[in-house]
Amino acid sequence: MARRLTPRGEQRRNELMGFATARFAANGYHSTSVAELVDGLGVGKGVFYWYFDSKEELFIEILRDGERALRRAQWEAIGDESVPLARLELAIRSSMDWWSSHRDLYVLIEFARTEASFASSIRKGERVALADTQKLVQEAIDTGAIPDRNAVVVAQAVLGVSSILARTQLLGRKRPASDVADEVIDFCRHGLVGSPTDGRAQRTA
Amino acid sequence: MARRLTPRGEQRRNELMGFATARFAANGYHSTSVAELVDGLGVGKGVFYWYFDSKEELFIEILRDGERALRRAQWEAIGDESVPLARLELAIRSSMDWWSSHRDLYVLIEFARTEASFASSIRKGERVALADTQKLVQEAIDTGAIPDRNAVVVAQAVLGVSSILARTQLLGRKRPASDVADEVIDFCRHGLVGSPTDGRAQRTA
DNA sequence: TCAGGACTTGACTGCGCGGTCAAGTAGCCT
DNA sequence: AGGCTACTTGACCGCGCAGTCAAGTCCTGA
Repeated sequence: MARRLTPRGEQRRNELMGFATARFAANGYHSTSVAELVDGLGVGKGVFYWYFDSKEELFIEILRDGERALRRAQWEAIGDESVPLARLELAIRSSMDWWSSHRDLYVLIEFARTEASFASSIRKGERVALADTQKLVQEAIDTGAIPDRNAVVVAQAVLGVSSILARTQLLGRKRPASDVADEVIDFCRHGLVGSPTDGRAQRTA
Repeated sequence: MARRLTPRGEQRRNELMGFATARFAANGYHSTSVAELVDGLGVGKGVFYWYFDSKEELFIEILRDGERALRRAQWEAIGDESVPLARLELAIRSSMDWWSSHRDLYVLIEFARTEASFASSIRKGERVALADTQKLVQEAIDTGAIPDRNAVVVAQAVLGVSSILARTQLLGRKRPASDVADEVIDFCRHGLVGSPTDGRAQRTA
């Protein structure tokens, strides 16, 4: 869309995105009509189409915003830590914190992955997340902190553990983010730090 | 629905379920209309509603069938293996094999998880999968094969690693199931076994 | 051969929803 | 004041789709 917005307009837009995020997460994207959104905010339908070209555009915008914010949070958390494994750990912890205060977004991303129309948006975000994680893993390999393995696969595994425990433990049972992060790190660490004598696993290119 | 079906009727039903599985996976549940399904099979719309009460019922039926089949495959794979960690490994390998020949189902389950109407069906399946995995983990803990930790969380982590590598490596890049299984097991093993025990279990081709 | 149940047809209905638009109103700069 | 632009309204349109149904046809067992 890209319209020139006054501060008031900006505020309306945010209001729409916030409300839509909550409704989409609670009710589902398809089951939440544009009419429901504008009614919920007590405005006319035209307001919606003033700020967004379509329901789809709004959703993509929500995703982009969320992914950007999470990534920023992670980089801020890592800060000036220099020990590779500690960097990875900080990234995991900050993601978990972030998800715990943005539960709706988690639900939306899971949904978006299953919908062809949002696939490209999601893939981009996932590529970024994977590249970031992979970089942290590679640093750890380079400094000898963990044995040499396929960094991409290991990075995906770490993301997988984070992701499922975020879903089940953090969102499902409502356990504290720090506890869940502990468990993710515990599982990943013993997975990452092999014993010194046993570096030779059957590698697959 | 539960109608008395002749062998021919049974066959039609399966035809519908098979075609629908493919279309739903390729095109999405919402974007695939009942009309598209019956047209694709060259039959009238009434046929569909003779065998299923609704599109939703059909989908749930597909899910149930798939989950049952996967579970059966796992138990058959485990067979009479008695070493706990080897049992877990066999379960992982058989899942990966199964997913590689039922890619459509994977996509459908991921979708179903995001849709409120299918949540209960999915939760049930997930509870079963978790309970099965948890049991295998607990056996390994009891025999001292791996250190004592929260079996539920560890089981979820294992499922998470399997799940994400199935998605990215098996379905995404189209790598062989056995290679991906190797990587899942490699990551999980070093996560599970804290010490350099090198009692690697036999591979089953 | 015929009854009756299993299966099939496809036009039709009803409706929910995404998106449009002509006609406003509010706020701000000159 | 007056004019320009940002914003708002809500009735309306048209489409696509899940689901119905009255009227068939096919098959099987007695």
